[in-house]
Amino acid sequence: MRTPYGLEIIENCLVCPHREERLFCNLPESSVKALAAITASAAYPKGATLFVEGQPARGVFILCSGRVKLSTSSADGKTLILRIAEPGEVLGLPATVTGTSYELTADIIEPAQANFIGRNEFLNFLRENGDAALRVAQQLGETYHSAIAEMRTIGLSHSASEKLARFLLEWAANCTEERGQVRIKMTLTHEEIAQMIGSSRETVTRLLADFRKKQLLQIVGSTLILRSKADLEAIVNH
Amino acid sequence: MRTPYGLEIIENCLVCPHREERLFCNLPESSVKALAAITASAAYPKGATLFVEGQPARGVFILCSGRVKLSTSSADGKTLILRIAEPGEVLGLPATVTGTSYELTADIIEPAQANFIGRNEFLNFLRENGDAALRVAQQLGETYHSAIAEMRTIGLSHSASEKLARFLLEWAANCTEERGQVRIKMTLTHEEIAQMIGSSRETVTRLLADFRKKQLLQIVGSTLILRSKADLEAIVNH
DNA sequence: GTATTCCGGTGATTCTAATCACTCTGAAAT
DNA sequence: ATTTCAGAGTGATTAGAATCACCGGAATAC
Repeated sequence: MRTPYGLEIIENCLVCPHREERLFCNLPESSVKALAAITASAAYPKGATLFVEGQPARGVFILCSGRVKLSTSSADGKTLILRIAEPGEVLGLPATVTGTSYELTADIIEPAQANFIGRNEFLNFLRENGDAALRVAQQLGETYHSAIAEMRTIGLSHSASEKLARFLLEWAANCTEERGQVRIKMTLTHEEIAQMIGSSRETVTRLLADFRKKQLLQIVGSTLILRSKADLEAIVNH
Repeated sequence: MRTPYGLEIIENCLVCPHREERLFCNLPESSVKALAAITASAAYPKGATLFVEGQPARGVFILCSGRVKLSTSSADGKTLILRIAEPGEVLGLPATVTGTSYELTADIIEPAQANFIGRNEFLNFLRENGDAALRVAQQLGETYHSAIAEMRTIGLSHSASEKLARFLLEWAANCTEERGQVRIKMTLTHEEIAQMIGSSRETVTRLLADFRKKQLLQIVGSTLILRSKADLEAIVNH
């Protein structure tokens, strides 16, 4: 099989190596088969857009591989990134179930494969597969949870350094820790970090330099090494 | 029937006058009956707390009447109000379906009646009532939607006046409009408004006075009258 | 092999809004 | 009746970060 963007292609959900570890994919075989009948798989290059905020929701995208940036923008061009979606997530879910417009814009930031399911087919599928409906509710709950987490970093901080510290700790929570150190493969630009914490690109640059000077972290290429989570937490609780 | 806190008591969902207009209450009669068997109704005074953030989720509260403040706080006491829940909403839903801890604190700000349903009973009910599960998904979608809306007012604004203008417009969207004017019964204190838009009490006081001077709104007792939505929108797009 | 664009780093300047420290008011409590 | 308290209004001060305006390097395009 050709792999257009240097991407591992998953042809069939039934034999997908990740099926078990993913909330929405780990369904009974009958459900997965029913799902396969209504999905359209496609590969997307970096920079592609799955959907734009304000568009009436056409349906959902099940992200098989790659990473997607979910953001919202104001009229004057300022952008706020809500989160970075990982494989296994169902994108466009809230708007699709409520029958409204997508509230966010979904941009591919790492070559991705996604399965599209039209709104009507998806809702019918949910009606006939009670277990899947419950998964959907769970996924929605988790999405909500992460939104709250971001609100906390942006809304409860007194300063930009507090926001950045909170952001790094959130981010670190999904990484492996060894000997007290956490290595974070930072795939975001300073600009993007700024858009995640509601700050400016320059302050992110300055704060990261500052944190490094204060021995809070090391920067090796594009990976951050957190020297001590405790010190970052001290900044948060300042 | 005694009404402890000057509250209209709804004894039976089947004859509730609001049943049809509320997303989760407007279920088939069989579902409502099944629901009635597992709910515990109670009345709460102003100031009471339904649940606190961080508590393992015990179950959901269906708000029959009254209004509830949903907020989160940081260690140093700073508070961020996510939204004010209205009758008909199901509180504690995300945490209950995902089986995690409540992510917010729910405080009664207007005497309320609520029906409590324990987590296990609720999940079993959902499994056996597919239509209710879909309603739950929809409710979750709407909750998410409102969270995004708040993120936008806090995260995309360049100034405090922009935040306040965005907040007022959001708030006005749920009010009746007549002759271009919108009358808002503002039941929140300046402090609470500040906690909703991530600002300080003093700036809210100053900005409201400022808006009044600029003829953007009138203040009569505890109701705000928006003179022109267009001018507020101009501030947002400044 | 050159051009171009994107990203990161840095200084100088400006200004907003947080913070502190009061007063004043009306409502509720005693 | 008077005390108490929560909420609102206001001034002065100040720190923090946005903004503007650059430069340099690295990666990509052509």
